[in-house]
Amino acid sequence: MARRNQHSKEELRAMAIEALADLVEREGVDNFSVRQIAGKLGYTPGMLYHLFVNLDDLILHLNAQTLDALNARIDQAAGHGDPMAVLKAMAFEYLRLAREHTALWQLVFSHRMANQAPVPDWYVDRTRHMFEQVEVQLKDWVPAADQRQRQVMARTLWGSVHGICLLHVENKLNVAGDVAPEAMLESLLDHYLSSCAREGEK
Amino acid sequence: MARRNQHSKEELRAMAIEALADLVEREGVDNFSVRQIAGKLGYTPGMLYHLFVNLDDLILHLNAQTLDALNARIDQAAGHGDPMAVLKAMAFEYLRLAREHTALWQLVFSHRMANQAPVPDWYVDRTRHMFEQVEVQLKDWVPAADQRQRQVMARTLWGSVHGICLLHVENKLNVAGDVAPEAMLESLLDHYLSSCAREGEK
DNA sequence: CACGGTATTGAACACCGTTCATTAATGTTG
DNA sequence: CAACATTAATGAACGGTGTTCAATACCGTG
Repeated sequence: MARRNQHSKEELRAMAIEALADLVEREGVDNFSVRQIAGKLGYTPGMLYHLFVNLDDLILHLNAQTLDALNARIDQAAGHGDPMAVLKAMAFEYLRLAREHTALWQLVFSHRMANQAPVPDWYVDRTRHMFEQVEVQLKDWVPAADQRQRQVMARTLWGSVHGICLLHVENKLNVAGDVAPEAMLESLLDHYLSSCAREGEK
Repeated sequence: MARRNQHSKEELRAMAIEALADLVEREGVDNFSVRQIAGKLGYTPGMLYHLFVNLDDLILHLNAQTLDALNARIDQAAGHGDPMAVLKAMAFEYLRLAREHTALWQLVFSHRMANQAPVPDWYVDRTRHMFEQVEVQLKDWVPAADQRQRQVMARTLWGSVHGICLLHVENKLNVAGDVAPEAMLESLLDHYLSSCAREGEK
């Protein structure tokens, strides 16, 4: 009962991540198990522990993949246009992924490390990337602001964008007449950024 | 082994909610179980199912209690001052609860109904209350805006406040130099609200 | 005191993540 | 080609989970 397949360890890792992604997208954020993942691959549960240190580790790898997709979209949006247009495009890409791959997106932001194991660097790097891209745009938008101020603005803005997308995705907004999340992102960026710019001028 | 205590069903329900609250605050959002809750009360697990339809139901009741505390603070903040000051006070109260009772606050916003059982009305009412209080303030702040616009603004603003508090509480902000969440809330409200007011004037 | 009603039990069920000695297939050597 | 060493994979076990439900032990009433 050994070496039934000719897959390399790296191939198997990729297959396991893909199996988990499939499962999550099909059945929802909290409806998967080690046994189901292994089953999809045609293996027994224990085998997965030769590929990943535990389930958290596997989830982390899938989340990294999702963050890569998110960053790719954001980088693409950064391409051209004035900062306002670029930041809007970025926010809309953020929302688009949250919409089109809701469960994967939720997994990224809802997953908490079970043990208090520290989040690995290669994971933190991917989340930092987003904030940096926002800061780059703010450098153009409010040239008068110093780095510290831009840091506050970038976090404020992106925390806000995140909150809006989150409430939408979790259906926590359908109290008393729903509002399209696009309208909310538009409102946020228009008003927040225009006021920041005005302050920078004076 | 029956009727060992003289507690009414309603008393027992309150005790169970309190036991869960204790457990969550002490051990974290995802570190409790039916058996632990029952143990704290000196009962067996099965007994809890005569008080609540299931664990989700119990959690929902605790969350309602937390939302009541949140609403009480927000109502108190609504007392006096100009809308800008009141909204800032509200946002800071939101953050304060998130800080002081992090686990309870997380439980409110991280809990997803296991079965797709609909969220009961008495729960939705409590979340609506918050948005309504924000809208009331906006009525004073941007009198020119119609109800629809205020609805968008209230959701945009409160979704943003929520996002900022969330990222803080989940420690997702300590990438590259941390920023105090107070500064972020201040930045958000100052800029977003001042721009909204300006647009209302013209 | 006996009875009926009910509050509570405790065992069972089907799952969960994780560990690890054992097994079976491979690659290597004599 | 046979014997051995290596390693991929197993499968059983452990201690946990939420939930159900027949049986039970207690209580107030008649």
